Amino acid sequence: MINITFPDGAKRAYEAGVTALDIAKSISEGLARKVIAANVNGEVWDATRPIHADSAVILLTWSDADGKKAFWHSTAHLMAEAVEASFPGVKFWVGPPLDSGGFYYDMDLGDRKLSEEELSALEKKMNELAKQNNAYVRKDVPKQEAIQYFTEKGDEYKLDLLSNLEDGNITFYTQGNFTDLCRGPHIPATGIIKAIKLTSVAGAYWKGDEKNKMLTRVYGISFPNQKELDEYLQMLEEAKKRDHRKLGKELGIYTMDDDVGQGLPLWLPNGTIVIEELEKLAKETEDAGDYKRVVTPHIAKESMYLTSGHLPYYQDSMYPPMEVDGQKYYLKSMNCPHHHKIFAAEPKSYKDLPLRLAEYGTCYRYEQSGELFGLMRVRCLHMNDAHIYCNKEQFGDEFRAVNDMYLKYFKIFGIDRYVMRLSLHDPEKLGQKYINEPELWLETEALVRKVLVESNIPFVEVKGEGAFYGPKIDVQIWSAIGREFTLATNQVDFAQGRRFNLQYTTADNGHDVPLIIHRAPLGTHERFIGFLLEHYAGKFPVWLAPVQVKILPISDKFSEYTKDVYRALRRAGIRAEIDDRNEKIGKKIRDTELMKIPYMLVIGEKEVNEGKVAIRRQGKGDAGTKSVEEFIAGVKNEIVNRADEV
RNA sequence: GCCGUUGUAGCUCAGGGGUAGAGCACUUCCUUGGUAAGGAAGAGGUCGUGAGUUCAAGUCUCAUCAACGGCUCCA
Repeated sequence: MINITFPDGAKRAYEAGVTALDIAKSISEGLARKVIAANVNGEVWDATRPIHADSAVILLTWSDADGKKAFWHSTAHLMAEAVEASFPGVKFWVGPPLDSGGFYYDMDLGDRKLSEEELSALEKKMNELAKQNNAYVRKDVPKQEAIQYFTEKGDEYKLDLLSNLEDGNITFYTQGNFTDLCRGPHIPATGIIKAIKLTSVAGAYWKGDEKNKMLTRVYGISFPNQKELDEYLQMLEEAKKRDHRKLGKELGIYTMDDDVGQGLPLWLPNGTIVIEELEKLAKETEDAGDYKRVVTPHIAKESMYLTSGHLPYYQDSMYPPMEVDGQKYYLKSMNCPHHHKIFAAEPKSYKDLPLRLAEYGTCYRYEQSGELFGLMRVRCLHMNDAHIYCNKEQFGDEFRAVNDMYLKYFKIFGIDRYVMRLSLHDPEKLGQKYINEPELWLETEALVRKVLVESNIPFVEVKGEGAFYGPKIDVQIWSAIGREFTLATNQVDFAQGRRFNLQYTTADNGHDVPLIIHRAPLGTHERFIGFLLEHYAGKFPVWLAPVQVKILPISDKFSEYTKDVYRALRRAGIRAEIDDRNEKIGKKIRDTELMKIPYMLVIGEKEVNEGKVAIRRQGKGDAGTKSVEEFIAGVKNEIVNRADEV
């Protein structure tokens, strides 16, 4: 007999070799039907795997994250079985579940191509196989036998996986006619998978390396019932409505044009208002932090990028140079070298530090065409950029102040889901991807880590993601539809100061090179506005809304008073428009609601007689009447405070 | 850049070898209407672009450009 300990601390004795499924059955049949995997002493196991020693067991169902993963992983195997049945000779690489939901499987179909139309046929096949309710059977396999199996099958990808595994640690899983090298865990049988959707076909480089062969990757998702699949598909539809590309078009924020070029957004009047409001916020915040504003040209000579060291590292992602007067000029893809030149323009003393130079600089990056993505990834971008020149003693305070600025912004925009990533260098790539200064790297990384720890800011460390000139903190955020991306970046640079021969006179009349902090808390206009569109679902808070108030006269009989109200709003600096179309009030309201304009003022006979306005708040309906002055005061207050919601 | 998919009116989409369609938006007229779609008429497209096949090409072939879903990349 062995003792099984449950999450609530209760213990029960079972025969050795009992499975999680047996345990569930001993509790109730209903539970047994739901259990699809188990956490045994902290490890996720098959529900059908025998337990031979005293263990702590947590039964896992579809409601548990690990249960879902086992479910999706098992569906990936089911898909592989269907693929193998349809395309004999296919070779498989890996087929994991995804944290974000669903699974994929990478495979080599040889010369065959898989079109998206064929997916529904595969789905059908998978459903047939699922109905057979085949068990997922785990088997320990000696390495030699495993190698022999995949050698016979001619699957060099699995052999590659095997080469990294140790004997005694190798398991096969078989369901129906399909056997795969896999560490598991899997659900008990295929019959549990009731609803399957294969979502897309894509190419994926083997091992993620673009020098390797491109495999075919099929993505899919599955559920234990049709209802949840329907809900999932419904959710995808909802997400589409919040997509910044759709909203950006609908709300007149930006547009793209083939004649202008790939990844080069044209900001429409409404989008430009959002840009200007964001810049206003940034300028206020930077003024309060004693930043100085500068403006620099869009191009610079090759020599400057050789000095900075950017060219050898990033030439491929810069627009090719233009030649003028026998000199090569590059479009700038970053502002830092220009700012360094401003630092160097006049002799500096320790009394000038810290010096903070800020600019909404326009940068151009020749991003690979396949990378471009709405506003999130563009080739012309406006960075909320600044460079802080300081000494080592000042560094901690400066770095902290930058982080505080991030947090201030997050609060204003209601961003509560974010992760700070401390990105470090990779010692193996010194001299290639990173400047070859091993000691300086370690010293600076320690400096940054210390500040983060002292400020109690939670962060994760990632090796091999630093900038070429120093470590950085990237802030990952998630838009409301779950899209993850890097918003802000805060980088330390110990290299460019020396490369540009930047110096300041120290208190003891010596010379020293400043440390440089590169920071962009709002990232770029493009990415940030793309984020905000999804974050707010297009319903900007009043201070950011391109049109803040729409005035809706009930008929043209009231146009005189309507114009008075309009002029009063404009005098107060409020962005207002009149809808004087020959339409009924219900139609005007509907159109204004769809344009997501925060306030509507309905004006009819009653309002004219009383000298008031009837207020309607977007998404919330009728909000009573007020005098024009009272309404203006309220809206102005909301604007000045940059209130997130009323 | 690579793999796959898609390009028809401002937007959403139908039409799959025989003279270009719908709804919404737009213009004009009627209607002056009180909190999410009043009515009528009109205008608008060399079907992404360029070649080819054909008596005939949105429709079939090829090339090219762009967008979308991924991979790789992001100073």
